Amino acid sequence: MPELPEVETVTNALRPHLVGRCITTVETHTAQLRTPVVVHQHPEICGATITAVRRRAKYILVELDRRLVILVHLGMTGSCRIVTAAAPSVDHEHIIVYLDDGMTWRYRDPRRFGMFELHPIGKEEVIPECLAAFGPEPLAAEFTAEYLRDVCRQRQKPIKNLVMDNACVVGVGNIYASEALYRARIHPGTPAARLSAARCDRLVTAVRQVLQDAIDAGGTTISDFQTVDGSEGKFSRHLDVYGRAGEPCHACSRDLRRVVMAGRSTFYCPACQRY
DNA sequence: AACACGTCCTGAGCGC
DNA sequence: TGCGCTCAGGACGTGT
Repeated sequence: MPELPEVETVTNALRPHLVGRCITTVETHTAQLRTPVVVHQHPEICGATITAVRRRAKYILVELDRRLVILVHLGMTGSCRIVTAAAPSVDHEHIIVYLDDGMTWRYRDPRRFGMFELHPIGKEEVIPECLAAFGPEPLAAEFTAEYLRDVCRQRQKPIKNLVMDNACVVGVGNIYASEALYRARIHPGTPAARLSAARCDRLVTAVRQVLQDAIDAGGTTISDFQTVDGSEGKFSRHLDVYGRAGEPCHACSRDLRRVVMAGRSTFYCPACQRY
């Protein structure tokens, strides 16, 4: 169940298990996730030491010495766990990375929408080239109302679809797009170019707040993640609108609505959120 | 059976 | 007619 807050949580949970470890072997049980799985075909990965574990957008970057990085995306159903090398495999466990302390890092993904790739990093760069075109991190200082207003200019598509576009801002998925627009009291179908400066300001604030709240709430998944059985635990979301069609708005008690926009479920309050 | 929290690809539509 | 761009919709396995 990966959204930016959970990718952040997984990244932070993996870090102490991986940094400083040396990779001994990599075993793969599928040839194809969203992209072909070829990580085991790179002999230079064996013996490499993990130097850092970071997040960019919804990607987990596991950096190795030798200017290599493992790029992991959880897609819709991807998950990671750290268990001993002797632990039995479970269904849809596609990749097992053996570490020099007797533990393993395992990637599981029933729908196989995720990815697990090995990339070189150029001399000048800190991240792989394929991530360079992304927009700013929503929690970084560059994501301002002025920036969003600028991106919105001349764009006719609904603001909900624009904030979900990684070229505009990364990490805002289908759930948090609806939640942020509700908090900002903006109708999800509003053409982006029609947003005033004041509404852009409200939206930027709402995106930051809802993601930060979710990261804070996601803290509980860290301990569950670290358990040997890798159980998901209960990541309780504090959702105002997502999945609540027909239920009353927390602010005005009107029935919330569901519509489909760009093929995705979208939830909003017809009274609180205006064009 | 409908629907699922992500991303890439395709093709339609439009302005020049 | 075509180029470049924007945008919506489908596709991608499996699970509930």
